[in-house]
Amino acid sequence: MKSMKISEAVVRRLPIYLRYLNELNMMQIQTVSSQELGQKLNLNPAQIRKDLAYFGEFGKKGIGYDVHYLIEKIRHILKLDQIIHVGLVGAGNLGHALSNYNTYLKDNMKITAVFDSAKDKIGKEINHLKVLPMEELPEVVRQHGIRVGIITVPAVEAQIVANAFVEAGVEAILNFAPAIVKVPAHIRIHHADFTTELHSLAYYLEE
Amino acid sequence: MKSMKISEAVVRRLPIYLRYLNELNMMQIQTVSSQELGQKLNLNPAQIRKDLAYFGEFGKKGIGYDVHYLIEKIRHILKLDQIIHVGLVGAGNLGHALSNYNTYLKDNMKITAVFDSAKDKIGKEINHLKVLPMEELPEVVRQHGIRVGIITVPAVEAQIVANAFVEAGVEAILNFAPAIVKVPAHIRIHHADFTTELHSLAYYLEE
DNA sequence: TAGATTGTTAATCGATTAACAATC
DNA sequence: TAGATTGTTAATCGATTAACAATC
Repeated sequence: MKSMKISEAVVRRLPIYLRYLNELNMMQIQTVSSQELGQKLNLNPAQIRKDLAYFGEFGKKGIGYDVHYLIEKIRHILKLDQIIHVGLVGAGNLGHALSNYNTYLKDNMKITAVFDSAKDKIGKEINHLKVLPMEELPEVVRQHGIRVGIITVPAVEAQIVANAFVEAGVEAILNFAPAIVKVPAHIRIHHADFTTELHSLAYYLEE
Repeated sequence: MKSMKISEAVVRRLPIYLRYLNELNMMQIQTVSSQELGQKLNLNPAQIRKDLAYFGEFGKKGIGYDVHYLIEKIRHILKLDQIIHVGLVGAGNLGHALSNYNTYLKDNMKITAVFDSAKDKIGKEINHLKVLPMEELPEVVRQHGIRVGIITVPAVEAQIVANAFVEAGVEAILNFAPAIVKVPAHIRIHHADFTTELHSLAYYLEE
């Protein structure tokens, strides 16, 4: 089962498993079945078992999954058994909001630097992080070992910021701007766009 | 082709088409082919044609799609040919950030009311909207005809807020809290979770 | 042992892409 | 007419779910 390529759908579910397993762990619960997981997460238990089985045999037949062990395994799969440093460009409200999530991100990922190009933003403090000018991005990315970039600038500036991230050497980008951004094939980019999300929701409203 | 049930994947792409078509419209461009759309949006042209064909014959063979006409059609499909009123609970940084998106949402959707349960938030102004106490939610939802609810509260409070939205009669919910929220089957809920998004991105980093 | 639950194969379901006749 | 591009069918690809032997 090793060394198959894993579908994006599977990868998207792993963090959801991880989050709930962490909750179970905090509630001192030691074992969980795919049945219970499925119930809580609105997923098919067979799907959960299959997702996990891509990466190894993590469960015990007749018993279920050891919560702590599974957390370790998923963290490893997601490369979250190390601290991943994240840089963010755009010190507006959204950037401010996201930098607050460091607590949720726990010890797995960390927003380490915030940048902006606007004079009036530079130097201000956001969540204990001084807002840095864009000029310092390449240097800071290298120094801090930043591997992921977050874009929270207006749509028109998104491509420019993405280019800067790519040149500075980040490996993945999360773009919140409502715009399609192009990056070289070796860079992973995900779009988290509030406006398209909301617009697609409207489709499901009653006449 | 009418009255098939349309897949979620298709519905998620429609707002992306719409956004780019609006850009073309602003650039005074009258006609566009599935080829060009695909190039700009990183999608297969056949897929775009098929997506649109679910809803009607919007193009002209040999010519392409009339930008303005297609905008009208997609807006109608997404029920965005009317103003959809949106309520938001959680006047923190994220709530504040999202309420700023009213300009991006254009004349299609509008965040009409912001609520919070914290005494120190209530009464403050966010983007010309006075933050209202949760107690007023049912009444305001009815008065303003709010049909969509946005949740930007901490994870532990998300379910409570969702319940309040459902009881007040909203038809769809967009949840930003990092938690699975349960709603009755007739309510549409989408999860826009920054933390799982970022965690799944980590999977694609190099060793 | 009996009951529970995994890992995995097979069956189903769904979504994407290719190909091309129709036609502007 | 020649070239371009749609709408749609068929082919491919991929993801989900059901079922069950293996086994704790």
